[in-house]
Amino acid sequence: MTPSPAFRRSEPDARRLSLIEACARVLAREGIAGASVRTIAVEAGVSAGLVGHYFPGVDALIAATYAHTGARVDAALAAAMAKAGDEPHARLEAFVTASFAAPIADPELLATWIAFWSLVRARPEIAALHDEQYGGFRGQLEHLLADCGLPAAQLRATAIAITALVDGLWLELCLSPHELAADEAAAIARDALARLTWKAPAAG
Amino acid sequence: MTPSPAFRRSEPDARRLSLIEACARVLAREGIAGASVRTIAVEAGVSAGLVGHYFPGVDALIAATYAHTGARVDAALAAAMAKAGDEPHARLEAFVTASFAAPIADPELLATWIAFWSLVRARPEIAALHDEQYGGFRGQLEHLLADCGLPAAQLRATAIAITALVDGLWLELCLSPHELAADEAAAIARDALARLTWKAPAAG
DNA sequence: ATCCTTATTGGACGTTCGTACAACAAGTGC
DNA sequence: GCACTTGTTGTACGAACGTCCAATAAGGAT
Repeated sequence: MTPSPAFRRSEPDARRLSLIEACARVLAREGIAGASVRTIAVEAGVSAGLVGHYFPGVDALIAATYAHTGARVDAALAAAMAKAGDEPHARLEAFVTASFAAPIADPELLATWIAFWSLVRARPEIAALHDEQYGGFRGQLEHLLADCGLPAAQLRATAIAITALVDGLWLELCLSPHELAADEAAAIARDALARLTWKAPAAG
Repeated sequence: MTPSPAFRRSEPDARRLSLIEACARVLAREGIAGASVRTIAVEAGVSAGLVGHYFPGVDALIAATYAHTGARVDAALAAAMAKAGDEPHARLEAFVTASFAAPIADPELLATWIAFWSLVRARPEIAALHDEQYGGFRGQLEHLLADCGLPAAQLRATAIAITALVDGLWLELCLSPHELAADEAAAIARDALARLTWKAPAAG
C-alpha cells in the first residue's frame, strides 16, 4: 500500500497565497494582537517555520496580506463599474455601492481592513500601502465625479467626503452588524451620494 | 538632610488616572500591539507590578481607557454644543464640527480611537463600550436633527450617514494627516452636513 | 530505481509577554 | 517616636513570542 505522505508540497505561489489568506482570516477573527506566526501557520495548516521560508518576517506577511486584500477590493470595484456600463452617473453609483455588496461587504474582509488601519501609524510600510490604496480610491472617485460634470474646484472635497462616508459605513457594518445591515448601508450611501454630488446650494 | 524618597505615593484615583492616560499615549504611539503592561508602566513612570494593583488585568486597563476617552469626547461635544447657544441648526453644526477642532481633533486621541476599533470584534467588553458610545452619539444626533425639523422617517438614516462621515474623516485625519488637515475636514463636514439635512429632492 | 532540488518540519534560541507575590517604604494617626 | 495601613517595587514564573537552522522527505528529473 502507498504510505500516506506526512505533508504535501505546494507550488510556491499557491502556498504563499494560502498563507496570505490564512493571515487575513486570523486578522479578521482575532485582530492584530492575535496574528502571531504560530496562529497563522496553524490556520494555514502548516508548521510555523514555513512562514519564514516564504516571508522575511511576520511583518512582511501582514503587509503582503494588506496588498492582496487591497487588490481584491480594487478588482471588485472595477468589476462592478464595468458591469454598470458607460453612463457616468451609473458608473459612479456602482463604484460607491459596490462597497456594500458581495464580495466587499464581507465582515471578514472589513475586519481585516480595520486591523490594517490600526497598523498605519506604527508601521511605515503599512502607511505607504494605505496612502497608495486610499489615493487610488480617491483618484478614481475624482475621475468619476468629473465625468458626471462636477466642477473641478469641488472634486477633491467631494471625493474626500464620499470616501469618508464609505469608510465610516464600513466601520459600522463591521463593528455593529446587528445595528446596521449591508443593504441599509447601501441605501444610505446611495442617497448621500446623490446629495453630495448635487449643484452647490446658494450660500446662506 | 532629608533622604529623597524612592517613590511617591499617589491618591488611588490620581494614580489610576495616570495609568489610563499613559495607556492612551501608548495606544496612540504604538497601537494595540505595543500596549503591554511593561510599556504602559514605563510610560506612566511606575513599575509594571503596579498595574496589577489597580486593574485586574491589562484588558481591564484598556477597557477603562476606552471609557475614559469616550467620556472626554462626550464632554468636548457637550461643551461645543453649549457654546453654540439654543438655535437648533447652530447646535447641530457645532456638534458635528467639534469633532474636527481641539481637543477632539488631536492625532493622539484619534489613534487611540482606532486602536479601540480594532479591538471591538475580538473583545466583547470593548464591543459593549463601542455600542454604548456609538448609540449615544447617534441618539444625540437624531435628537438634534429632529429639532432642526427633519422628518422622523429620515432621522435614523441621516444620523447614520453623518456619523459615518465623521468617523471616516477622523480616520483619514489620523492615518494621513499630511493629506488632510483638520480645518479642511471641518469644512467638508460642514458642507456635507448641509447637503445631508436638506429637504429630499424629488425622485428621478 | 536513483539522484537532486527544495518545500517542509520540528526543535532550539533568547526575548517579551501577563500575572502573582513577598518585601519594602511612604504617609498618617497617635 | 512608634505602629499601622497600603501604595509600590522587584523578582520570579510559565507561556507565547519571532527567528533561525539542521534534518527530513516529497516529487520531478534522469
